Amino acid sequence: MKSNKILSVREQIADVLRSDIISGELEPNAKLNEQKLAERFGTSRGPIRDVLIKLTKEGLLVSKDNVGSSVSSPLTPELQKLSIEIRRKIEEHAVKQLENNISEADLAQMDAIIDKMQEHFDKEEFTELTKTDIEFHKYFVGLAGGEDLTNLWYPVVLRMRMNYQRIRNSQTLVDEHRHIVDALRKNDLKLAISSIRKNIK
Amino acid sequence: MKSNKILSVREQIADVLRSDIISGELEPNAKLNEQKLAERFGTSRGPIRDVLIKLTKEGLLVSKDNVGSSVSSPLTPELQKLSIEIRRKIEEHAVKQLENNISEADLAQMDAIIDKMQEHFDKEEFTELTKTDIEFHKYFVGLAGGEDLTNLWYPVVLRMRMNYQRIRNSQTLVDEHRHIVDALRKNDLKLAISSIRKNIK
DNA sequence: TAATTGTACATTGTTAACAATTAATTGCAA
DNA sequence: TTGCAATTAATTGTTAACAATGTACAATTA
Repeated sequence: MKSNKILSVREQIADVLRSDIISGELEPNAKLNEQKLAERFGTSRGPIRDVLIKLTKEGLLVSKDNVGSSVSSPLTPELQKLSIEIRRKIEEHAVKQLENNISEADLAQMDAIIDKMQEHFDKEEFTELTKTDIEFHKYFVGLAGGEDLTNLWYPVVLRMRMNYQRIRNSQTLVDEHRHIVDALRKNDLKLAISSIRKNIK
Repeated sequence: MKSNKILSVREQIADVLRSDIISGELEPNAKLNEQKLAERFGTSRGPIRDVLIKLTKEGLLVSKDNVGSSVSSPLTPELQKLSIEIRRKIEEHAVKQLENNISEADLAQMDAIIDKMQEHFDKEEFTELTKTDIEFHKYFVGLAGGEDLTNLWYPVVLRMRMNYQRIRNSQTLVDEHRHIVDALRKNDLKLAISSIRKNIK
């Protein structure tokens, strides 16, 4: 059964803005005007401000007192490299926690997410593909370490994914994810870790 | 010369609440009432809400829609261990960036922060000691990687420091920090990294 | 009694007006 | 024209009232 989770107004606005930033529709340094955003989403500035604070803490925006929020610049190569290492450490930790400790239902759910990735890839919906990619990793990170681990992991991956171009070229992306699930299904920890490492780069 | 940075109302409120949480004055699961906080700080609920969102994203609070915010529970031992590894990775990265690339003024500033730590330790002001400890690390992390690296690092260390008891017993804490600065001053990367590793645990 | 519904209360969510700050513009003088 | 000061406009920060939601407890029913 599908969950159809109810999302608050603020979380929906945050999702849209995250998409706009990850897709590049909102370019680095683009200024976000609270009033205009409020009009766009049909709310007042209050909820907009809440979302801007959230996205700032997630690293997608930069805020200056009394001046406002704008889209962050891409990470330097050094920090991008460090972020990859941190992300690997977190996701490898997650895989270890899941060894011999994952249900068929969870594996099926991950299969379903990968199917969705395949669809988006076929239709060349690359922003949606990126979001589904993130959704996949978020799913098993949350499974392994709950909200605490997710909170540790989320800003790292979001910030990394700004202006991320690999996804447009890679035909193997979907398969990489199938390999991860296969390894988890076989409870083959070593294979799972190496699959994760191949996927995160 | 001392900086005496101007802090916004919201940042000052955030600082007080962070202290309350790190010191344990606000216990895990304690509920934070927006109206009462507003009265305590002499503001309206607006700025309070801003701060609660920030602290939630920093991992110190947990928020539920239409219910409110409460203090997070301590990390599980597994996640505490993972956080230590991540923190080491980030701070070791910072040290590498700083090798042969740090000014006398910066070193002097770090000395001054350690002097402040010593004072707090002598007076048994343990919450202030913890905050100064964090200030030290934040200083050189920011020096090495700017705002981006700081944003990556900050939530990890804050969440770790909840209910952190080592500081009450350790007489060597201040010295550990002197060793770090000494190593940086000598541009001895290996020594700096091993000093950092000894300090982060 | 146990479960359920209904109601009153407390708390968070949202809004719009107002205050404070910053950015942009204008006018003036050298 | 250029540089600067004063003024104006645009934007964010704050506030207080109101709406919507969730919680606790009493009343009701099986």
